[in-house]
Amino acid sequence: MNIFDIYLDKIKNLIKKLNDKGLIELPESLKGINVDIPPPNFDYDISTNVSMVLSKINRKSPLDIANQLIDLIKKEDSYIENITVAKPGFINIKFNKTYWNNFVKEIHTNYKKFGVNNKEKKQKYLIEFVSANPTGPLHVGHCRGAILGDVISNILLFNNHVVLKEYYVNDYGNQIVSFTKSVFFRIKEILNNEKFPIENPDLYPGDYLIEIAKNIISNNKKLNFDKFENISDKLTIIAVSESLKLIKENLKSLGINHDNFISETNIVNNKEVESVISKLKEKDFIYQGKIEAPKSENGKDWVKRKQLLFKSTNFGDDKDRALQKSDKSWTYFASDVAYHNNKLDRNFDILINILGADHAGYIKRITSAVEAISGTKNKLICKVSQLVKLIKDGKPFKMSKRKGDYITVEDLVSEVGKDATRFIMLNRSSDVELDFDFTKVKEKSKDNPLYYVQYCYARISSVFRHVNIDINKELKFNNYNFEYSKDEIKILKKISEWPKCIEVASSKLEPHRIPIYLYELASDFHSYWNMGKDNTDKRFINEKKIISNEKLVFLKIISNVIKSGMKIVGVDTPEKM
RNA sequence: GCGCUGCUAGCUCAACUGGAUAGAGCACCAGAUUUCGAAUCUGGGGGUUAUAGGUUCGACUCCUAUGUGGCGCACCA
Repeated sequence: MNIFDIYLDKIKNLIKKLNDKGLIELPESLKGINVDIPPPNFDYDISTNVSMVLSKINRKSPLDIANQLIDLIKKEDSYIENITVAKPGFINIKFNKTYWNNFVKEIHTNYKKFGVNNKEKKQKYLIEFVSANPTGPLHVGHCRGAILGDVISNILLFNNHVVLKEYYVNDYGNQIVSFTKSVFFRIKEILNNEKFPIENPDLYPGDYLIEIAKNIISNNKKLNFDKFENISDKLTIIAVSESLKLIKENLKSLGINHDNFISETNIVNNKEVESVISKLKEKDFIYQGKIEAPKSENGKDWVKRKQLLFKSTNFGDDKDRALQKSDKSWTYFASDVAYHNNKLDRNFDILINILGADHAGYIKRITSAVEAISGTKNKLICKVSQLVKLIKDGKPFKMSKRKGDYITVEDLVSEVGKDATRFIMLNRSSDVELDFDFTKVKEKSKDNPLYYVQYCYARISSVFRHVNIDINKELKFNNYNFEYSKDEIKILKKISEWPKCIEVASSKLEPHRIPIYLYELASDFHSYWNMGKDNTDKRFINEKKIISNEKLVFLKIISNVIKSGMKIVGVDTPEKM
């Protein structure tokens, strides 16, 4: 039930009819025509720009065309109370009482489907997000991408798509070797009192390694930890799984569950890299060659080598990319190409990757590779989440990985809570750096949009409590013949925008639109609520402690939208705060 | 040097994929609580949307150039 789409179709059909009769000319595409909300100072419900789009090809002024159309539009539609033409050529429409009653009836009885986008073709999505190195618990930097990916999944699921949430475990390569060594030294420290070589910059100094080491010792009493070389393979597997345990706990505390964890080592061991490379070779995207040094390197330490390269320049990348190191082992890129080949083999319609800002430069080459393998453009969509600037007591808070002093997800969630973390992290476009102010996020006041929205739901709940009706039960009405006031229609109009909000959030993968919408809806509601102070007629419950059906349904549909929005964002809607 | 990304009120940000007089919150000023919960609301001041061009009926939105901030530019992952 998207009123904007319904009227867009009506208008398009009308002008097509007129075109068949030879009364007007149509442009090649009707894409430019849209139906929107008029600015608030106009007392109308929807508006359209048709006449502006048709103006040029018909060589008439938009105003003339608009005047030609309005009578025809009105004649075909019994819900229009008033239709007029405004300045440049907009057509404004105001609906009558019957219209709004039908609207309320529809979204009240079918509230579960309200907002769901039925126009989109149902697709199979694979969304990869977080994929942090399994070398320790998650820190704040991982948080934003994690929440972004989770909420994008929720939106897609809300629209009835099939979604698989996947975590790629980078358990192959040098970082894992360093990590395993660090765990090894911690074990030696505990068992033999050998001091951990803290001065070695390649090792991971964090205290969590001690916990991991302790767990490994107590769970693997039979293992001999004397020589690193003898147990490195075994230890790697154990250490990575310990670290994944921590990561999964962190994700759980944020309310995030991945459907699938996939291991890089498995991909390499299954020879998937070799097979994807031979596939690309057949298509002539691979060659032996040399790449130029990057400008920033001064050319000093740069050695030109002949190596296996992928022709990503064919797809608009600035240079071709290396697949193999000089010791013949695979680069990260090579195994990632294999991983994406693996994704493609599983027959998804669309792949989505959520990346951190520091990986933005990587997008071109991996989308190139996916295009080369699949032969289709835009099969892989990469979404970048920008940095989070931490602020504590008004001052920026720096994290240092070397010192091992950084804020973990655990710290964050225990301090500000899951809901506030999710809501605030989403309250901005992911293209923009985000200030995350600890002191403000903890504050339960108007500074904090989460509580503002939750408070709206709590207020509605309190009305239901007062009249002894369970807010979670469905209300039954047959007679929808209510007289809504101007202020109520303002809120109904806001509610009518909900499907549009979902549609944009979904098509642009911009979940931040949802918290922003909910905030606006809550704002309209709070404003309406306060009118009851001056004017007792506007209170939901009258002096006789009775609430009219009209107001009951009205409250119910607001609470339904807030609830379903908050569910997508992944936060609670408490009935009392 | 190259690439990606941002630049909107004093501050933090919106603006429905090109629409009408660019909107909120914070801060500032002035008001509203015998309440259906003040974790709220009402009103006020505050803008050449970084700058200069271009595209068109119409630009915060698209294009070009410049300035400026962030991130990236490996055989790392």
